[in-house]
Amino acid sequence: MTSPTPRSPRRTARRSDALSRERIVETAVEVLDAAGEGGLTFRVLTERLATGAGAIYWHVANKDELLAAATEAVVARALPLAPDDPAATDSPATPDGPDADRPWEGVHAVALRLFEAAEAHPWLSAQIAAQLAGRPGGTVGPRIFEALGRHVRAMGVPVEGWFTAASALMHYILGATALNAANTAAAHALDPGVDRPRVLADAANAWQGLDPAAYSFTRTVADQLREHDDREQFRSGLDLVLAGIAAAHPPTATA
Amino acid sequence: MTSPTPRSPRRTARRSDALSRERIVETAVEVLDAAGEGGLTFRVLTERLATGAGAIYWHVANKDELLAAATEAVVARALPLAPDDPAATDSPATPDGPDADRPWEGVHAVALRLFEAAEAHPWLSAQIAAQLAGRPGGTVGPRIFEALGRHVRAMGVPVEGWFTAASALMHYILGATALNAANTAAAHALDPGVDRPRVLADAANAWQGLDPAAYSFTRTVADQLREHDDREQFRSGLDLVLAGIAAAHPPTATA
DNA sequence: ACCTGAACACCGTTCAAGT
DNA sequence: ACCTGAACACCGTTCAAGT
Repeated sequence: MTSPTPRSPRRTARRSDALSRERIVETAVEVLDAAGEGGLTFRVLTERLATGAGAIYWHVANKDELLAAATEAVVARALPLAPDDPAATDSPATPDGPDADRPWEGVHAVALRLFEAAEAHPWLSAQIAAQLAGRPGGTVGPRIFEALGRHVRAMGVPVEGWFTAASALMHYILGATALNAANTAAAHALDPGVDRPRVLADAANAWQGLDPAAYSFTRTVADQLREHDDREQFRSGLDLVLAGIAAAHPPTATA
Repeated sequence: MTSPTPRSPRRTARRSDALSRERIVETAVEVLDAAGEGGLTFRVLTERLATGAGAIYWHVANKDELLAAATEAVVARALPLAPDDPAATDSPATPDGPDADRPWEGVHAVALRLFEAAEAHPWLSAQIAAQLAGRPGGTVGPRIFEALGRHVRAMGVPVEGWFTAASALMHYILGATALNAANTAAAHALDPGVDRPRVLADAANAWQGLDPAAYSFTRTVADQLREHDDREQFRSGLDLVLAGIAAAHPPTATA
């Protein structure tokens, strides 16, 4: 830091201060975490990396590709994909062995990893959605789908139901994380002082102030909104989807 | 159009060519539909409205507020909220009367309205998510929640389960519409020539080209991806969630 | 009260020029 | 092959000035 070392192109192939696509993407993730998508600009990137704009464009085509790479990096970290053995029913995410007895736990593990990734990286959910929509060749869609699907398979859902079940899970998880994580983070960005309970209290109060004639249902559950726990709620909703999948595919007499 | 009429401030209070917040929001929706969020700029707005930038800022605080207003306008149109009668169980969206026999149909009607709105306005889902996350005082959250919740109530779910059930439905619907609608639209924006079957075929081919060791599940359902119908898939997933809600709250002997 | 339009600070991206 | 940094076109927003 104090004295810039002169370029010595020999030695190991990897130098920590050399510019590389990997280092750019890592820095982009840091900036996104701290300042959101709006805060990620090529100017702050050139400052943090101590280069010119052109240097970044040498490694990355444009901002869209940079956002895609950042998203893929974070999702890949959250959902490492071990080689698959279709015959095995155990989930590597639950260390307590095969989930034959409680086949839903594998889905819960995957979902929670995504939930926590979205909590740590508030920009993630929106980027995943953008990725799935606009990038046919992207790897984040298949990665999430595969991670969920393996457990759907382990649940004993027949093949014809795989796509529907895995899609429904993915849709629920994406919708839930998009709202939940962005929720906390947005409040935080506006005013770092406010915490989650305060945000919920404000929202609940707003619900209670709604027109009774038009919003009787919403007013009734205002207290449930105030007191709910995000993660617990996420799990409960996930269980509803899983219960629906199980109900749609009752176990046959194969066992 | 040909000759600009001179200002005559008398007559009716409403003149079709006068600038107003309503007219600005309407124009914003048109621009968003045609060019997406990136295409909505104050420059194209000033051109379409034949004014200066300052005139727009007189009626609207900033771009965020304009996006919020556009979102609220579209959602309000998709989900008009009649005064609520908590005792009634019929859904105004299904003209064939009360849904006591098939209590899910009300949810389906609401969900389909949102699905279609998201199809017609590809920018909508992302904006709804942003709205729910960042705008505590906004009306779109309560509106969607109330529309869904009334039918949850009609399904016979006990009060303690209302918040969880309505939330799960909202999360699924938002996740599904976000992916589905943006999907078609993004492909359309890139190349207006490609249609939905072509996009699906490309995606399915990409899935089939994945590494067999890591993506066996995803590869297996590639054909289901290719042949699925968006709307039918959306309904099937919704039915899974509804089945889960029903399973979690089996009807008691109250009837 | 409502509108005009020039001006400001900032953004993503390009590109001739360097090493 | 990789990097520099000035330049370009464009963006959201402001504001003194008009009516």
